[in-house]
Amino acid sequence: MIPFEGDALALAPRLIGVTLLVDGVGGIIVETEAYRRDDPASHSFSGPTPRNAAMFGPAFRAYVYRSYGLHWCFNIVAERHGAVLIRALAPLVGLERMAARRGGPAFLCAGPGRLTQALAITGALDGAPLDRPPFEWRERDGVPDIVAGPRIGITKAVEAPWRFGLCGSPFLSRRFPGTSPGYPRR
DNA sequence: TATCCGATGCCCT
DNA sequence: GGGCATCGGATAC
Repeated sequence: MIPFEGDALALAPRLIGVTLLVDGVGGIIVETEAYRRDDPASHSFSGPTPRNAAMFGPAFRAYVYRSYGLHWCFNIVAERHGAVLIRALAPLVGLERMAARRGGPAFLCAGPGRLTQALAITGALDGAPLDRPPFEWRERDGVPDIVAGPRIGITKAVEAPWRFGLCGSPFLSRRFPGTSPGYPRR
């Protein structure tokens, strides 16, 4: 059962603290980004195409696309043709399988490309429903402290503070501006 | 700590 | 043919 709802901007912070498992491997979501339909940085901005078809289908399915030719990125399709990019997890279950897939124990899920590698998410899951295997969800226990800041790696709408993170987590892909330094960048 | 750069595939104009 | 919602290694300081 999927414990969430809403459009991309509501869903992105709502997912922080929720546990995601894929085929029994995963952890606690600590970093997300929201991409809305009318957002120049969103793949859905210019309308439906073969690549972004999942974003124009039912909400709460996967949108998986290839990034820079070699990485996969995993999104949750939200209501109103938006999506939430899952950027980092606090690894919790299946650490050895993640390390084997990653080629080492470091930075298992700190970044969208590393996360899909650790969880074995590929384009084969593009459009897949999230309320059945291999996906499994566990609701968070209360509302965590959440920080927000600009999104990473985009060239349009760079100022919108639609990146969300679990405050103080050492598993973020990068630290948030204005927070204390010391988090691993890579 | 910050910046640069190459690898690499494919979508979209 | 241009442009990426990235990563990891190298370089300079």
